Amino acid sequence: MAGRRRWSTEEILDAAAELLRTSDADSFSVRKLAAVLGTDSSSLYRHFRSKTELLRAVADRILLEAMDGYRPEGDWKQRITALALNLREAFGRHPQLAATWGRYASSGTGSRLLMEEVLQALRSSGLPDDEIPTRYHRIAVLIAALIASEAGISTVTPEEYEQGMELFRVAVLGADPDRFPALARFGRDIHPLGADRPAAFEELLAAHLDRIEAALPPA
Amino acid sequence: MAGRRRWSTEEILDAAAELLRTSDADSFSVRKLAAVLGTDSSSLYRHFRSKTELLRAVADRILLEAMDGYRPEGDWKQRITALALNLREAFGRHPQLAATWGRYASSGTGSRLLMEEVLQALRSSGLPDDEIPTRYHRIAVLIAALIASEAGISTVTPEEYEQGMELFRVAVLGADPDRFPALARFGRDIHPLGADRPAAFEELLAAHLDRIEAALPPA
DNA sequence: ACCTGAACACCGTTCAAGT
DNA sequence: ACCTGAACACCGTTCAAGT
Repeated sequence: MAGRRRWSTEEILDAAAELLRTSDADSFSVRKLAAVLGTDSSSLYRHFRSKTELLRAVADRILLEAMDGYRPEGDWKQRITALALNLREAFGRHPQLAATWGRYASSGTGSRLLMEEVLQALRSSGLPDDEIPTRYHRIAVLIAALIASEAGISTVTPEEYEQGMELFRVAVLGADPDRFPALARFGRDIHPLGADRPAAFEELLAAHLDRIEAALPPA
Repeated sequence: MAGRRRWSTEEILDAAAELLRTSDADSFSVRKLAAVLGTDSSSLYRHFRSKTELLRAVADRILLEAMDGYRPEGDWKQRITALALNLREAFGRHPQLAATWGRYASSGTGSRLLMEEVLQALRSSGLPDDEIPTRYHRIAVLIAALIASEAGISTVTPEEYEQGMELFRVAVLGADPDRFPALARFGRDIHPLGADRPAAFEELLAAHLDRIEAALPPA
């Protein structure tokens, strides 16, 4: 990678995406990116005003990547679910970008493609036009929140995760049965927040879409 | 605050909670906390193995604070909703801790109280015992994801937020109507992810709880 | 026994000086 | 016109040396 002198904005974004994919936890930095490119971090500031702007640009690219493998199939619920799973997978490979996506309103072509597909799916559902913007927003909030939350968990180091699990076990199993009767009864079977995420994602989304469907006006 | 020589773990947690409340964005640091206490950052490492452990302990305290103002009232859905809104408010005052809460399985008394109340509410709903752990988990994932996501947005600086809004506007209004017909049709009425959050939170939660209720076995 | 200071290995960002 | 190097103002964490 090193040895060249000049890098285009596109090449920088490529390298950043690659570094974000391979670097674990929160270890991505402007300086490391510059090192990979064989240049000084200060030269990247000609292409981006800040690290945030750089991350936002890479997040757009991930969105595009997620949309790339998408072909509309099935009914509106299946289409939205497929989109959501594509996003989950793409941001699963770039956990640090999921937070960026959720934090900053996205833009760019990937974002447009995504919005278009979800809106078309909703339109084909039979939902009245005036309800579409709000329904769209709620679906977007749900998906972004779940993806960002899952990605956040995946940036926890194994040691920290195990430490947290141990604390959870103590909290649940060590609870006084007189003060916490329900916890004593059910605690053993409860997953901590970080566990069972894929199933929770699919169920929460499916439940929400089913509920929209149930409230549709008769065809 | 300064001038004293020795600080108990509890006093450190108090000061940390206060600093997290007043410091904006991601500006909390171990060094700043030490400065507030008039001591050196290294001395805090006798009380906590890492910054993460410190944040986790403060998050537990926030949970306790949220549970403090809670009195069970109404049916099971109202009780869970009241708990969720309490949490949302408490972490709204400490946005940086919402991420910690969502990332690490929580423990401590606050966490136990919260779990107990949600479990009791679910039990009183008429849900079969063997479904309670999974229902509990999905509700917890949903609430934690929404709160962390909302808190993440609130750590964006006003300039960055405005920048993001502008990009969103361009993405939506500048879309080619031939390639993005649905976007051209509905874009004007769509809120960006960061907007309309309180309503989205309440609706998504209410929708999920309604759906659990609809699937309850007949009384 | 406890705390302090200094140090290590990092950050994001700016800007004068070089080519 | 573009890049580099050095600098600024920070980080989390460790550990020998002090009291």
